[in-house]
Amino acid sequence: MTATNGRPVDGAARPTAPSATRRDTVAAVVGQWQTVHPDLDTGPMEIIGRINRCAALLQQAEDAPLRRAGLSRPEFDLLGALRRTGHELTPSELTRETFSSGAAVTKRLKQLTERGLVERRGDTRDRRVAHVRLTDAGRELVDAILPEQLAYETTVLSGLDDPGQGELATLLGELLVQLEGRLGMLRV
Amino acid sequence: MTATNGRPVDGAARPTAPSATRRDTVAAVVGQWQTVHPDLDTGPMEIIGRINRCAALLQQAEDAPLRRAGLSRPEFDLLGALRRTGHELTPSELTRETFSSGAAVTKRLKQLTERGLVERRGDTRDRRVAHVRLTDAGRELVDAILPEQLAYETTVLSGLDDPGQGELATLLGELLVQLEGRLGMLRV
DNA sequence: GAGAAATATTTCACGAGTAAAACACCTGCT
DNA sequence: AGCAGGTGTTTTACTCGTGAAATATTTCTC
Repeated sequence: MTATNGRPVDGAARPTAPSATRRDTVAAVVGQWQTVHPDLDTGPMEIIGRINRCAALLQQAEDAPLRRAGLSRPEFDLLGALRRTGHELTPSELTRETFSSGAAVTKRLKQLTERGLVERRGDTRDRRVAHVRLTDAGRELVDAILPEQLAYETTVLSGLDDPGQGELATLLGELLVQLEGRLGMLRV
Repeated sequence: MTATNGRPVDGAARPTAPSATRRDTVAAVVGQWQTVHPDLDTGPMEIIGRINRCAALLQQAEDAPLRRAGLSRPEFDLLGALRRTGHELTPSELTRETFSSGAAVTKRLKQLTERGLVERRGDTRDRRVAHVRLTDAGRELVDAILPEQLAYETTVLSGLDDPGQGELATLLGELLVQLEGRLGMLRV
């Protein structure tokens, strides 16, 4: 099973990189591990470590335009789900759509309702279920923030050239398909 | 500044992919946004969204071997920092090394000390600083877990072929260098 | 050499997420 | 009809991380 992906830490095959690419922190960490345990295949760290670190850094930076609007990223994800689907969603649909737990969705809905960004109505047939929709204010807020957010994200990513971004998106997509497909049934 | 990376959502240039690559959830989300706001450049989402989603999925799956040892990932990161540097570290060095806040490090040190995985001694010169080191038990634990962890991560990533993994690691490294360098001074 | 500023670490109060229990309601079986 | 079990949502109890204040010590400055 073990893919022996034992290539050198930095010797990339991509023809783009012309010269002196500085070392990122993950490379440094991996280097340390390799001197302590030269026998181990540290390949996975270079992907997983970097994904985690990128996620952390991006989250910190990325959320700047959101914070200005007084929203956290999970809150924005919830509003965004309502906006992009274009129709009402039940709380359980929102948990699926935003990949978070039911309890978290309940709390966020409470807050967002109090702020008048979201409304709920009960189902007429099944009185267990609720239907949540954006208020006008909520829709306007999302529509106002989204372009700012995307513009900001664009500049954050601009350190990587365009073909690089395309490749990165594609590779992450391939990985994600595998993870989403296979990960439910992995109990190693 | 805006990199017009307006390529089709899935039409990749990588010569490897032979056929029917299924759509990942992020692609679906991006598709929804594009029908609602056809004018927006959703390029950044395909990277940032995927990084976040991958990080979330990996974290969930990846930590399985750690949990068996009763460690959370942040705890393991702390122990790992001590192991890979090979010498004692002060709490502040640990905050830098593990990218977490001072308060978090203090709490984790308390727990790990109680469990006998870590020891502390005061500095002789400067009585403000503490020096933390792994106990024998701590070192043995890290050395026992790390290979399992890496093997597990290898199988988790095995859905992506070897050259793909190499490219992905390289691209993430390039992005990370940019983020780590530039992100401190971004106040947009 | 006595404050003033700086540095290392811990404590505190709080917000946010989670799993599991609780609750409310529906549905299918007999 | 009546109830066993399933489903949608909320509540509860708890953990963990955070920023800001508190504490303890050193270093600078005059």
